[in-house]
Amino acid sequence: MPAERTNTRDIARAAVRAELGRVAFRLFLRNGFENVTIDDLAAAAGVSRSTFLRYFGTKEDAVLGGFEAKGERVAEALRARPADEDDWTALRHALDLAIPAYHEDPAAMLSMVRLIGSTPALAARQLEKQRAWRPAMVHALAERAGSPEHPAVAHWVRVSAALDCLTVAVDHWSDSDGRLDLVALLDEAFAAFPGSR
Amino acid sequence: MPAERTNTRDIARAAVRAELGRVAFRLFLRNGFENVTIDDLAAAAGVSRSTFLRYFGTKEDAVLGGFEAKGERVAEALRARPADEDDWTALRHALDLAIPAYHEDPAAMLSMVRLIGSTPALAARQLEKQRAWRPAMVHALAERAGSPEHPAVAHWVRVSAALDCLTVAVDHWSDSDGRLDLVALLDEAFAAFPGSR
DNA sequence: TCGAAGTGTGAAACTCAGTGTCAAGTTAGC
DNA sequence: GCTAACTTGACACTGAGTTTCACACTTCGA
Repeated sequence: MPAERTNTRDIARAAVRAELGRVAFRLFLRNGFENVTIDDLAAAAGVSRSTFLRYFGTKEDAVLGGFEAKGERVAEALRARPADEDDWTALRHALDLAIPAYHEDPAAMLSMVRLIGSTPALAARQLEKQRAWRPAMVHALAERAGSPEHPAVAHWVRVSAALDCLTVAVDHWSDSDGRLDLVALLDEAFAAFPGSR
Repeated sequence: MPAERTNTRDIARAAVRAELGRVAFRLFLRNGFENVTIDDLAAAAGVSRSTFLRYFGTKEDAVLGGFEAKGERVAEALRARPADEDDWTALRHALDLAIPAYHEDPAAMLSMVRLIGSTPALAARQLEKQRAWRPAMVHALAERAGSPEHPAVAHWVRVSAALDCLTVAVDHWSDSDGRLDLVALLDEAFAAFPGSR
């Protein structure tokens, strides 16, 4: 069983995947997600339809490529928080992981958030992927509470609400054309609960 | 321009729609959502594929038929709450509207929740529909706050979190095979925030 | 009573996403 | 160099959803 070491092939695959993603994103921005077929994407990238679908199982994934991966990293950050910190504070800090991407290339992220927001299929798929973060995050909270096997209703609610805060903050950031400060928006979102006022 | 009065025709349409929905639901339960084609549904209901698709734009809608309608009623309930009540309490009471359906026919609702939960396409579509409740609910909160035009981040967060509470409560109710009390679960969910402990 | 307009249904053709299979070609490792 | 593993492209296929057209049937005014 060959271990999961990163060899030349994997690097090439990742590079191709990234390039296909870029080509697709450009095309989607220009013509709109639903007006671009997989054949168009393949042609624009110079590969066959088969190959394109091998890199991205669906059209949506060409945009939402690495989105699910971030979930595991957020859960990890959650586990790394001090054990005596309350859930809400821990969640707020764990979500700092999501911020840098928006600071590195705000223009690109704005385009992406707008594209996703204006395309029902993309919005639904992104939501689904973000919800897939939850089990690992809930498990992290349950571990902190000392009962990793049976997470409570409260853990699910807090994790879900924290992810909503991120979504709402990003949406408002996008509505402000990136002018508002994303960290401030996220803090404002987290402060919207009864005990936080 | 004929007003939107409910005439004989509309009643007949609604009855056919309900019957088609019942047939589809039975078939989905028996064979699994993705193993049933629209042709199967049409054949089982004794209509053509065209007709079936005219009643339900998509296969998912045959299950999630009246789901979006409830959103407007929840928003209405929200507007009807006393003006001096805090958002969180108002939301909790507005969501009481969602409960009776589960009490009236628990077995059917259990089947439905399980079917949706175990079918990614259905889960995604339901989530999308529930999210469509939000604008009206947020607007209701903004009205209460005296600024109906510019809802705040806090309003979006509270509405989203409240809907998460409902979802989490229903999911746990389903996991308990309907043995746990849904109202108690919903209260527990709403109590999961910092200030509520 | 006739006919015109509106409405519900079915048939068929079409586009496109996604799956599966197979026969090349290419690369890595020995 | 040779072989085994992997990558690619071509092709056929299923099924969702859209559109168009023709054929009923009902309604309503002349």
